Amino acid sequence: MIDSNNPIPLHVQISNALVKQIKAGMYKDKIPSERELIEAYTVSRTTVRQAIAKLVNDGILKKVHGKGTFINEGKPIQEWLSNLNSLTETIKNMGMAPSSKLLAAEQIDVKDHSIDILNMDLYMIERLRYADGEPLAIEKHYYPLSVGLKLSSYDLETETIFDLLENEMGITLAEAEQIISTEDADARVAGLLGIPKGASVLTVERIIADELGNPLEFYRGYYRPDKYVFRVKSKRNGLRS
Amino acid sequence: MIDSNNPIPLHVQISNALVKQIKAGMYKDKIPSERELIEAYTVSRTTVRQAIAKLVNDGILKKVHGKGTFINEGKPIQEWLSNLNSLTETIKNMGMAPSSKLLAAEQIDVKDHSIDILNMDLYMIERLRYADGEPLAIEKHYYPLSVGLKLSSYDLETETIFDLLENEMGITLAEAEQIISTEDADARVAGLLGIPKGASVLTVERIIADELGNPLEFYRGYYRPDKYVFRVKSKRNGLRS
DNA sequence: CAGTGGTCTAGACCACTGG
DNA sequence: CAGTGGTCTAGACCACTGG
Repeated sequence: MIDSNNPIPLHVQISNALVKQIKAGMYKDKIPSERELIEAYTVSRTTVRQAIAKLVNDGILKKVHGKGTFINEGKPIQEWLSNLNSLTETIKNMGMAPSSKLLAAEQIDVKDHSIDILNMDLYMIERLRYADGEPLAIEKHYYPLSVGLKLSSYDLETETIFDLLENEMGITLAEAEQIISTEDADARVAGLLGIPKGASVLTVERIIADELGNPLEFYRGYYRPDKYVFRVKSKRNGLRS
Repeated sequence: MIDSNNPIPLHVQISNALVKQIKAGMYKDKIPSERELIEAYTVSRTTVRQAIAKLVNDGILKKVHGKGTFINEGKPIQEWLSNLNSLTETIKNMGMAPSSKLLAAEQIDVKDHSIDILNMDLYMIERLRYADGEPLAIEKHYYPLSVGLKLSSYDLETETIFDLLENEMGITLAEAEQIISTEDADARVAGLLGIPKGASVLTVERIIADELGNPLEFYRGYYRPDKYVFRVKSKRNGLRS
């Protein structure tokens, strides 16, 4: 299972193995101690600690000095807000399997939508996103028509939109501004997400811009709060004092 | 400057020293290499890497294999003041008049609250916050008993807790981690905020720690989403060089 | 007290970047 | 090629938790 000839670093192999074992329910609420893992995988303590550190940072594990390393039970997927990651990446980091269902991909009438950000004809892509087969979020992306049409020629149920934009279309996403709030789920959102009508959903509105500040994407997402939360780190003093 | 007899771990001392030097503009764009830092501080590579890893995780530094460790220009970390500053300031900035009503200030039984973060006797302060006389948020702060008792001797309906902690009590708040989510308002929350029972409220859980990472405050806030949202700027953390 | 994670040393070899 | 960070070993002692 753990192979030192494998080009994948040992700590990554161990980290992946631990995630698999945790998901398989192999541990009740605590993983083996560092010394036990050293024995089990025949590696050094540094390597074991490196593997664990990754999972702690992802919010999967939690260390308690003197007691052990515990599994963060039932914790929702946590997205770090300091960087702009695709949902696909975030789901994978939590050791879950991402998938998507395409709900809509079409040109829209701007006048019907109060999206004055991208002042042009728009193309909207809407997807229902799953983690391990469970509905997690509804995502609506709005692009300039030319960009949207190009995107629609790809298989949007398997591709990552960020990858397509950046690698296939040569568009560089630089920065985003997000507004996080909540609202009561309407009948459609509730039905798609599998929650009661009127239940709270986390909402995100986002504008992504290129390096010059030109808007490239407008986005609106609806997340199940029992499965997804946002995490923000703040520091006393930024670097630029 | 770096003292191995100091009870503060060496990697924390080095990490703090690096931040100070970066802020002082001692480096243009790149910090010294790991080998150079080993020489400078007479420590092992593990210790240097541990110090650097912390700053990379905070978004202050960025490592590039084969090239060096670079300073992340442009603001990776959430400004302290934007999110974490007192709600008082935020309300004032919006041109509204802040006020508070003290709902509770008392020692609590830790066993009743699943707050395993501060592993000690806790003191809880709960306030209803208003903007222009309209209910905006409920805020619950949890402190170590000694801190909470001192706080309770001030007029918590007019004072800003952050000011009291820092200026009156000499406590330095260094960093915070917040989790933003939502839930359906229960009867009490709905009544206080003046919204229907079951309506969506924005929730924030926060842990504030000192420079060593020791938790100083646990916080839980409930916000009216029609009057308060979170705005976050993010950057794409591409690997492109 | 035995067991846990936290800190630290002093090495080694590898993979990557640039001239 | 010299210099960089990435991975890894095999130790050591410390501080904390619980019985």
